[in-house]
Amino acid sequence: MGLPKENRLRDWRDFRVVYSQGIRQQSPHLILRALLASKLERSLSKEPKEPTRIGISISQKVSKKAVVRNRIKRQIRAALIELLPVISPGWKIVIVVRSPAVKCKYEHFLQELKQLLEKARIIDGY
RNA sequence: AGAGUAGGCGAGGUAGUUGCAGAUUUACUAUUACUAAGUAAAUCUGAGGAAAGUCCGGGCUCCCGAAAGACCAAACUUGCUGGAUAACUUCCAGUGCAGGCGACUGUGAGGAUAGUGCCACAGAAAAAUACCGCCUUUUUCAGUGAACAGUGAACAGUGAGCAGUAAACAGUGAAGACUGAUAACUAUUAACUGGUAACUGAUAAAUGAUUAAGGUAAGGGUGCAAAGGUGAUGGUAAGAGCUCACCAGCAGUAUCGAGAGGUACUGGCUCGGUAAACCCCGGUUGGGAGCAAGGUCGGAGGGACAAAGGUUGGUCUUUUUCCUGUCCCGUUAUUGGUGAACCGCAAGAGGUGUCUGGUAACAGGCAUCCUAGAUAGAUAACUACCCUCAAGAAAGGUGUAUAUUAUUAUUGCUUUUAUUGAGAACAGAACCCGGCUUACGUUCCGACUCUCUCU
RNA sequence: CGGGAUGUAGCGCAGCUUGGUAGCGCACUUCGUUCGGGACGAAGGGGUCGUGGGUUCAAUUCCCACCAUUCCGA
Repeated sequence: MGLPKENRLRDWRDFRVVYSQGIRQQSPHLILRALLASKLERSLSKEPKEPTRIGISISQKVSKKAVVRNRIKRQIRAALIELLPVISPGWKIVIVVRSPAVKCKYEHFLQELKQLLEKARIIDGY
């Protein structure tokens, strides 16, 4: 399952901005970086239509095998699709995978992502 | 049946749902309009044998202005022969060597007589030396003392005589036998002959130690390795391929082979190992960067003259339509954009089938097919059926052994039926090909070798 | 995509160039010293030299392949 196109973070410039200016939350297996990027644009245009865009970063240190890395990415993406309806718009999010995550299963990712997003107050209703 | 050797096929299939990427078509959005863009729908397509490691070789692109050549340098795991290939550290066929009973496997296979270096410890010595030993000559010393002469035990030979035994023969007896007698045999001995040990006399050589000069490489506990090896009642003062036989190596000749090499004969006897130590020889090679190359892309283009300069690690030669230089002609662009765009980018040393040539690698002909193209980076999840495997169960078939005993139980193999479980291992294209290397679960397919059993 | 470096005792490092004995510091064990501990002194143990092949009489060292870690450039 892939993320819808509008919810993907694809440009390396966005990644750089998120890394340098965004907030940061950690958990044993994942790191969350997020930035409410559209503040300026919203104040100017007053149309907060830009959707939240999410990117996943996983380095070769986690595993040298591309198959393993791709599987983790797919699992995280599937978890994000479940969480997408409750995530508030306008964010740029980068999820970094840490090396112990090789042994995790889908349910772990889902639970951990939920906790991280709550901590960062990105999920609606908190 | 068991144990092996080398190799091949394949990497579950079909259908459906959801999701993602690309291509084509249609519709819509937006726009003055086009291009480009976005959204939706339909159809089609969507990882591998290694896509991996990035260890080689190429294609492709740009830079060093281009092209050709000579010499030198540099680099190269380039190094038996022949062939294949666009090329190769690849492949095929062979040769030698090594391993295996064999099928078969491995092979970094030029030169150690061009030179330099190294060979620890041990050992006399690690590449041509001489410590010991052996031999010759020589200086000095020591004690023993052969031949020869004499004496001469012992021993050997001849052996009168004496003694013992005794055949033929003679006599007696019926006969066994007895008596007599000699040849012969046995023992012993005088004597004679030879002459040993020993003793006496006398002096050289040899012997031992030692001094000096040589000869020798047979032997010496070492060592991975010791000067070709083994044998010789050949040879020598002692020895030595000094000589002979066999074996190994080298050289030459003949012959077979396309060649590496094979075989046979002859010859003189023959200087360790290490070149994955430096090196020598032969061979090959413009250098660099790499699709993040590079292009669209920009100030374009044309002509004439000059012959000074500019080239690949260096020097040099030749050619030039390149650049720089001088002059002339002449074209124009300007909404923005040098990246978050597009092209490169998927028809290729392509795949499949078949025929021909070749032992083979491979080459050629014909037919047919088009089959991923992303860029924070797509292939995943689920369902159904089939197929395969595994497990235990039921029923049937069949073989063997054991127990019991008269056809029963246990057990092996196999078939069918339904049930349950699993379908995995290594692993994901990033410009493209050819190789190499490494990783890899199960099953299947034939080929070959050895051992055992039966016919 | 290209180019390097490293791997040796529990830890940090020598040794490899020029092949033959694996060593240093801390840590560990035992003994001494001290009322006891630390420090100090003495003695001792501990090594598939990353893995697998090859060259060599002999490999931590030379050559090749692989594995892991790590750095640099675009």
